[in-house]
Amino acid sequence: MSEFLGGWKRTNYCANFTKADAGREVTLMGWANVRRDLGALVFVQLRDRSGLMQVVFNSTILSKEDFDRACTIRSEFVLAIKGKLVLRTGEMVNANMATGELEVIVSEFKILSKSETPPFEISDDCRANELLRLKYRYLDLRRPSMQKNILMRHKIAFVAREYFDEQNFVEIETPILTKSTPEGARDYLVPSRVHPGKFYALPQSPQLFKQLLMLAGYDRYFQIARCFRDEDLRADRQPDFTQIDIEMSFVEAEDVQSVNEGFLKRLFKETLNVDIETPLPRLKYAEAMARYGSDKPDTRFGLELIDISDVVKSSEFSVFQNALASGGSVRAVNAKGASASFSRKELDAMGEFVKTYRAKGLIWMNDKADGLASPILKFLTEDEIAAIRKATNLEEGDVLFIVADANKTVFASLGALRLKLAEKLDLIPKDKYNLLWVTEFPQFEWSEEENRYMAMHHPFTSPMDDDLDRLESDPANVRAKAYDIVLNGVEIGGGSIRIHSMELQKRMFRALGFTDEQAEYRFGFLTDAFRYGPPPHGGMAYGLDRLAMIITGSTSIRDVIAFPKVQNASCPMTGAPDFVDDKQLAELHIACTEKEE
RNA sequence: GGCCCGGUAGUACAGUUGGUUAGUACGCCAGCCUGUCACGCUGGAGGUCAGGGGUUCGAGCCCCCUCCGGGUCGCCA
Repeated sequence: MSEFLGGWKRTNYCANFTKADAGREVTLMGWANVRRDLGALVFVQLRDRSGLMQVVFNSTILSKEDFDRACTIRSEFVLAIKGKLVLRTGEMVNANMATGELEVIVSEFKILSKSETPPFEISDDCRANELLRLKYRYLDLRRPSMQKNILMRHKIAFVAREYFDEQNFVEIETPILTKSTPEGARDYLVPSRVHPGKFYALPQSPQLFKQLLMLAGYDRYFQIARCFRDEDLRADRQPDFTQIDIEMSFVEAEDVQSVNEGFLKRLFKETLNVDIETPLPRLKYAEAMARYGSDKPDTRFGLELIDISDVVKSSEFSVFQNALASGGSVRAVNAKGASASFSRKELDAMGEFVKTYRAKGLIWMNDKADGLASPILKFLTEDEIAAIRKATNLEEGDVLFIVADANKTVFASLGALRLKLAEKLDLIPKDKYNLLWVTEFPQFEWSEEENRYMAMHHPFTSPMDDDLDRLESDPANVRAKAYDIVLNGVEIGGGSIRIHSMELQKRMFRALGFTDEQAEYRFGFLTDAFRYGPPPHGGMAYGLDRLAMIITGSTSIRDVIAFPKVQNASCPMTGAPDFVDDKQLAELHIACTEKEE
């Protein structure tokens, strides 16, 4: 039978004591972590979110009735204990425990709640599989490492609020039930009961609302905003996620970046005690791609891409010729000193790896002590090999990896290979936080599926001033006033200066293939608003989950989200999504034609 | 939608060429124990080998299908 508090008040958290507190009478409340029953003496580690404290039930101190009751305590029982905090001495000290020099001698206690044996051990040693952990997430969240993650996430959000408030930003909420906008991810839709056949959409981001807040004169806005995208999940992607969203008026890209560098500096100091040098490095998109094969380069290690198109342009090797003839390139990564790290089988496995990224193949040149080994030696002349050596600084002990293909494929495959090599060769320094801005993104991206240009960032992003006259004539070479913030190879945020001219916005819609009527239907409320004095404005948004993932050293954003979803976008704990009553469907004017078993 | 990896007591795993009653550790239950802290000792319970079908005298193991989880490509303005 659960007991009631009966007026007891907790005086302290379990682990918030020092030796100087010895002698105090305390009341602690928490969960029984471990029980060690010695017969006439029972030790329990009491756990709350601060940590552990050993509490002692002694048969010579407690009444027989109380001691017998203490013997029934099991893992995860909820206890309230009163007692005296005392020093442990000599052999009694546990050096492995933060509070190992202290313990509480229990004089009185209540069993506030009993617990069944949990399906897995509540401990950081527990290696239970993630599905089970997520089904019982409330137990998983009791584990110290999860508590640490969730508290760190809170810290990040708190620093954001504090910093942006100091910088005169205003936190404003925007709607969750809003209007579907095309041009982005797939929307989550919510049927309207009052308007048969009509739907709200959950926001992919507060983008248009924050722009309208600028027009409304709020000048500096921020919000810790839930966003929703109905796309497939990844280790760093959930269907509902959180952005730290900001927008500013009367600014250019540098102004937005500078305010955010202040935030990042503060954030890393207060969470990890890491000093970030500002201003942060800037890397133009084109250079990021050329050097790292990625628009979110991990700059903690080398292995940069080397363009050897010119070096091999007169080679008769058909793989090179075909790539160059169709407008592609030949690029290489030199894994210095890695020769001994690769067996023939492993080199071939790398070939399979790049095929994931649509590369037709991977050429390797292994410069071993007994000579250069490569499947393509017979296709190259001595001079060509010498030229490749020179261009890539290929020396004995190195392995060179070459991809010849369309540029997009070369960058994707070598960019990914670069990361894989760094991991295999252990080239990534831990405890290093490389932040940088990637700037001058292309305005447009050609979509094979849609057979038209699409906005790479979003349709409200301003082109660069110098490129405005190419908007219609040469869209492929228009750069945007868009920037991403990248941390250790992860895109943790991005933003842009927005279009604040109605005329330019309309040109943009046309360039994206919208008729004026379509643009009016989808975004009319925005262009209407732009008739009433929009200020120049821009902003950005951070992925709070990704930021928390890196700061806590996690490998998945699920580890920093209290109740995440699994790969098929369901929640193992609640069972969402699930069927609903026919009555509910009828009210929403929905006829369900297809049901899973 | 494609590709790769995985699913065996509550948990983590082992399980030989297809061959007796499917093991080990932790956890759990009971008993003993006044300084444990990975407590110890003694005893015990606990299995739809993910599900279905097939091959075989015989399947945890081989084959096929399905389900579930993870990673990833596509997708994610």
